[in-house]
Amino acid sequence: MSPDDAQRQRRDPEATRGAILQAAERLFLDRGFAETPISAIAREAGVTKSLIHHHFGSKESLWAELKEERFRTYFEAQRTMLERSEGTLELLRESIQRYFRFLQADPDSVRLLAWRFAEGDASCIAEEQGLYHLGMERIREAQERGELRDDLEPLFLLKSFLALSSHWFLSKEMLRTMMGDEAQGEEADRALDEGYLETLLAVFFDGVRPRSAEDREPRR
Amino acid sequence: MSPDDAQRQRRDPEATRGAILQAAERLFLDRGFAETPISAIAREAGVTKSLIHHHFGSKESLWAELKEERFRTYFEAQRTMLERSEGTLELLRESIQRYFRFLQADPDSVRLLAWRFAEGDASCIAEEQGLYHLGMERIREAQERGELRDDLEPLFLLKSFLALSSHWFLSKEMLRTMMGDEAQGEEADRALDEGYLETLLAVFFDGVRPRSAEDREPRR
DNA sequence: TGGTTAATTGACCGGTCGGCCAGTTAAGGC
DNA sequence: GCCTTAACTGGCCGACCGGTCAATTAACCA
Repeated sequence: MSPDDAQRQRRDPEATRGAILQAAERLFLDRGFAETPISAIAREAGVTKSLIHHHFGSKESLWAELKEERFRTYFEAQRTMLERSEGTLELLRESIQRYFRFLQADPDSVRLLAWRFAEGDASCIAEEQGLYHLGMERIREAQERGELRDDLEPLFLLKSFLALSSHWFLSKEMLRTMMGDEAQGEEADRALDEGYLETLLAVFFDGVRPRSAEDREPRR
Repeated sequence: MSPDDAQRQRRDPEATRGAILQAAERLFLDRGFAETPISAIAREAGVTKSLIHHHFGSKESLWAELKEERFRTYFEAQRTMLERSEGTLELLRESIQRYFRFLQADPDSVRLLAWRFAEGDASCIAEEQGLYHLGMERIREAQERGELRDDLEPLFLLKSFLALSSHWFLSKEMLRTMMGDEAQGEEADRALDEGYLETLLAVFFDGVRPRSAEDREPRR
């Protein structure tokens, strides 16, 4: 399983920790925490079960540490994404695309999100709260500049923003099995993503109503 | 636990099945399939563990039967929702609201959806496929009537439609804990829902760009 | 080089899990 | 009223789970 069989008797605690974390991530995100026995992680990592307890204490601790690291990179990516923005409409568009691309490139984050929704994990709330405030602030800035309609709550706009991207990837596996053969293959997969992203942006910025229908009431 | 203690020795297999299903639903949707032992379901239903095996065969069968029934009602509700519609813009708006209200009134369906995303359940794909085709047909009708912009794929519009409602309820518990005290209480909860629904509809139909900014390019 | 530390192992433990089975008992058809 | 059927019970089993422990061995430092 590991190419360094020649150095198998050598000890490298850091590498061992890494192997365990990697194996645990693969199995936890795939089957879920409760369905994954420690023995399976040990087998996958090429390590004894006891060694996992030695390095991480308990199964829960391992899961917690894994999530913490995952969330940290996830939130960090979103934070740099938001901090680069300045609250203009064009940069909001870029943020949406960046978030979409992030989830597209990192299916593990999507899986983690799925388990978080199911298990109702409340950890990392503080960091998320900070991100929400930052995002709402950016939206408020764009509203004050008149580049975003100001009759809508920044929180709800932010949730719409997140919903449109994350739900797509959350439900994508099911969509692909539902569509059958025509959705298989990597290029078909990409085409689906690109098509949806285009629609997502079109809907988010201009809505589904034809732009020419100015006779209708402007809102509600 | 049951008020019919006087008839406790009486046998009512149908009621027993119902009690087991009800208890299983509560526990499975709350903690998840893997984290819920049969013994807990038996205790909750006031029934012996063996009796569950007698009626449902295995733990997996019980979970499958439960999901099947849940999905059936879920899809049925959506189907009647769509069949009442006729492919006009106003009825599309009603459909969105109905879907939102449905999830709002039935947190169990939301929980089931969350577990489905996590576990990647592919059952009931056929029924869902039929619903998708129906929904896309309705959207296509509205596009042909000129009430919906026709430069967007019905499938992607449908996914946006679903995303905006379901993601809100999937993430709502986490949003409430994140917001702290100000989001507690039933009236605050309702206010959040109503505010988001208003934003959802506004975004979906008209987008976030100010309507007066007609100098911008109409699309992409 | 000697000795402390810590990574690593395999054997083992108590507990719980899903499932089975032999039995008891109520329900229903004749 | 009897007898087949099936709802229902308690007890039990083998498997597996997370976790512990004593023993071994490599790494590291003085």
